[in-house]
Amino acid sequence: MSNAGHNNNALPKARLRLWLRLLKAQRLIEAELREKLRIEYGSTLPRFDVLAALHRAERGLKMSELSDELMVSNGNVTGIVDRLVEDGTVVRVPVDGDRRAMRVKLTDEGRNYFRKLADEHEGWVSDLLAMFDEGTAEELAARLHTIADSNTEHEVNK
Amino acid sequence: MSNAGHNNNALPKARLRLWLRLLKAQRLIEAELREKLRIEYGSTLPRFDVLAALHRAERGLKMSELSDELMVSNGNVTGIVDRLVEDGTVVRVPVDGDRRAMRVKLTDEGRNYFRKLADEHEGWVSDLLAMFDEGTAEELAARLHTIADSNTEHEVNK
DNA sequence: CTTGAATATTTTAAGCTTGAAATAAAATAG
DNA sequence: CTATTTTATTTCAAGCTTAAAATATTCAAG
Repeated sequence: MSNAGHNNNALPKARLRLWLRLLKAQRLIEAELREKLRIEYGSTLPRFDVLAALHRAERGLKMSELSDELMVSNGNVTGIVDRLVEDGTVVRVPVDGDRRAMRVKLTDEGRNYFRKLADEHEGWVSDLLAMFDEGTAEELAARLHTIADSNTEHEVNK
Repeated sequence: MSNAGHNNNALPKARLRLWLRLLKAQRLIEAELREKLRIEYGSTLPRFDVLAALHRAERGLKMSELSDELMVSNGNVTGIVDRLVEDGTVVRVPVDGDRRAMRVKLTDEGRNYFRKLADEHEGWVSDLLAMFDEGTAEELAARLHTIADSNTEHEVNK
């Protein structure tokens, strides 16, 4: 090394530690949410995620939009939506002008059901992240956003 | 509201946004790592995680220690270890003094295999988190650590 | 000792997830 | 128009994951 700075192989290790922490935090939170959903509502996280995406999208979402939004495979969404249709919380409606596509929408029942769920969910998350005040939470969120931002090729399928 | 401060229902929402960002970042990174492991090594993330845990533990780990460490269920570890045993990367050895328990250890082959893998893996992670310098990565890791720290009941089974 | 509770692991059934192959329809070229 | 390619979705096989039940062994009283 000819320059004055030290040879920093500590940098990749620090990033690796960050990834491991991120993963651990995610698993912890997910395990708690999964348990509450299961015990208190007999539901699951994947179903909640689909309902949440549909609730954000006023006019419903096509299957492919859903899988993009949730970053899961196409085939995966098919199965989850199948089960939600059985429950009566969502419906598949044909997209006119394109007989290949389906638009998935919340039913009125599904919308009411989800509203209650989402309210509770927000509380659970807030409790799990109770150590962060508003400013800190926003700052961390912004920093994490740069990860998705800098790695733009996030295709799950194909 | 009689006090001077504003009624902060923005706090749970900020925490919820943080959770959604955390989840998105985690999925993005995991998808990238999964693809590299699959294409370049014909392996999977769960297998990598088990090998990594065993590599950190000089004397091997009992099945229950493995599932605690990885925060996954007991039965889950059984299946992954079964497949690693088939590959010849790990072995189950009886724990003497307790005929119920098994200690899982890397084979020499498994250790060599994992060393290559871990090296690459560190590089992949470092690339995905390239937007963070060492100090930032450490600071974020420390903050994320407080999540696990404040939510100590992290039993997966039972 | 023996009985009963606790612990370590595996098995099971159901659901989740992926990547690839199969279908079907739409868009593009010749 | 017709053939080819692309797009939207489903199906499929394999593996992952969970929660609960089943096994097997150890521990703790009595």
